Amino acid sequence: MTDSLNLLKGTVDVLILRALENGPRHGYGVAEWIEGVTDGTLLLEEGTLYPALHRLQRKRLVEGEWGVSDNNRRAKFYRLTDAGRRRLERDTADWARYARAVGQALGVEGRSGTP
Amino acid sequence: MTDSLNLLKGTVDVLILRALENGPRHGYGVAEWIEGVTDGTLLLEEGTLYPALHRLQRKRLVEGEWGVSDNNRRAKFYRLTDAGRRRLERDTADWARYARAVGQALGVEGRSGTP
DNA sequence: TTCTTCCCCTCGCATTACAAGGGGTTCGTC
DNA sequence: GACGAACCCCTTGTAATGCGAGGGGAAGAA
Repeated sequence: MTDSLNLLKGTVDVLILRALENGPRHGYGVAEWIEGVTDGTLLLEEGTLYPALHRLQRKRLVEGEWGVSDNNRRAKFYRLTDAGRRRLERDTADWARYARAVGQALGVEGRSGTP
Repeated sequence: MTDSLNLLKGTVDVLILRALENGPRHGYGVAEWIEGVTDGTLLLEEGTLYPALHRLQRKRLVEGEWGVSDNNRRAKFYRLTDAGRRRLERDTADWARYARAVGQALGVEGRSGTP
């Protein structure tokens, strides 16, 4: 109702792929990684996380496998597929382009282009 | 089906508000402005544009009024309300925060923070 | 035992971008 | 005058998607 900016739309998938770039993680771990690397700015709710993981799996961008976490708990570990890695690369580039454009429009830029 | 990154999610409203910051524009003009300022990177489809304009109006962030365009055509001009201006400011700040966070996560950054 | 933390999941709601389709008008050109 | 391109407005339906709310279970500490 207070409706705040609903960013995070459409970016969840790339973020997850990126979380898995340097090796497998379980879902909970993916959320932790994202929260950590963004200094707590980006929080992934579980109702967002798991469905996202499942759809990435359905698209063959990640593969899941049951295992045991560091805390000795049953956990499902996801790893990037080759297609997932390619997708990550592409989507990252797209994001950069997009963010630059929005930054230009809003007048909040972080360097780029010719001086 | 080929599904490419579908950014432009949730950012449409801020972009429109921003387009109106320096004076009223009609819908078509808003789309042109956005396309122009982003060098054609961001395209606003009409099926996105008009509904967005209407919902901003419903939220009292913009006000619409019929007039005549530079090309001597009937056009509806939108202007920012006070609430709209405040919202633009807030959402712009939110975007900056969010974009920085995503940039950090994806490893594509455009400067910020302490060196 | 109880509590906290970790870890997984699903359902339903609201929102949203967009394609597709429909109009009408002005102006330049043939 | 006819024709087409550019300008300008709109709505409907569809497919996603984020998220709140709810449910479960197991490990380890207190």
